[in-house]
Amino acid sequence: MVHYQARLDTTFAALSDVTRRGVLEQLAGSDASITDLAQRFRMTLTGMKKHVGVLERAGLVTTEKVGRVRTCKLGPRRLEEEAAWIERHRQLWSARFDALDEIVEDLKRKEKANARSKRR
Amino acid sequence: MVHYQARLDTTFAALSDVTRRGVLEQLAGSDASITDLAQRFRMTLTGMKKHVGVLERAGLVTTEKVGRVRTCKLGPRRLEEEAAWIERHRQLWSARFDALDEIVEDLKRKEKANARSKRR
DNA sequence: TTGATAGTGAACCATATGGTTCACTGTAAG
DNA sequence: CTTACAGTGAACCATATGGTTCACTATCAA
Repeated sequence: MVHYQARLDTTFAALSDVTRRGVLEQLAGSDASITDLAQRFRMTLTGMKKHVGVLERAGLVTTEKVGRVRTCKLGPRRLEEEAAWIERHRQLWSARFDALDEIVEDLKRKEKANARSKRR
Repeated sequence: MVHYQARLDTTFAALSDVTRRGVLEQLAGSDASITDLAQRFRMTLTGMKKHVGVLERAGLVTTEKVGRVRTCKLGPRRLEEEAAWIERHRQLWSARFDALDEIVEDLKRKEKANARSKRR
């Protein structure tokens, strides 16, 4: 997928704001209008609309306007790729440091052997 | 922890750039100097230094300068909080839609019952 | 019809981001 | 000593971000 990296860019960026993470948590509880969200996070309608736009572009939220109110709900993307990326990083991180540990252990063993041979 | 949200902010922001994710992957393979990284990602030393700075401030990378070369390696933070946040969101997402499914199922059942009673 | 309500879009503002160039320092090596 | 190399910091640039106000449209309700 060519868009994989771009998608990670926009989703991680969407998650990098405390208000937007809050909106996601709120929507996990129940759907909400722009007005609801704006009140809960103490900002103007316009400001909240922008945040919702960011979340929507990232696929994390979908909205539908009926009458004058636009209802926001959790979107189709479930942060699968993001979770996978992070998990993979954690694996590599562990592997890297396990390898380092082994080297250290190895060095210790050799040191001991060296000390023994010198004592002889 | 007061800094929890701020930390999530800066780490997700650090992850929202394809170059920085690339640097993390590279460092998972082996340590590297600024020059190494700058070459691999085709940008100036100054540019790469900035990226490394962002990763360092997020705790994802540590660096040490010996002689003229600054060596970068994976840092102490293992994206634990980020992984946890994402996992929790995925849980809530599922719960939310399982609940919706139940409602839909419930509606279907009632509809059938209604149809049966009307037929009588 | 009139008024309040919900959202929208443009314009604006301050600050941050991702990148560069240029001038500089410190270190290594001939 | 001289030159080359690795990094650093300041200044600059274009664009993005997070927020606002203001003017406007569309809808609901009395």
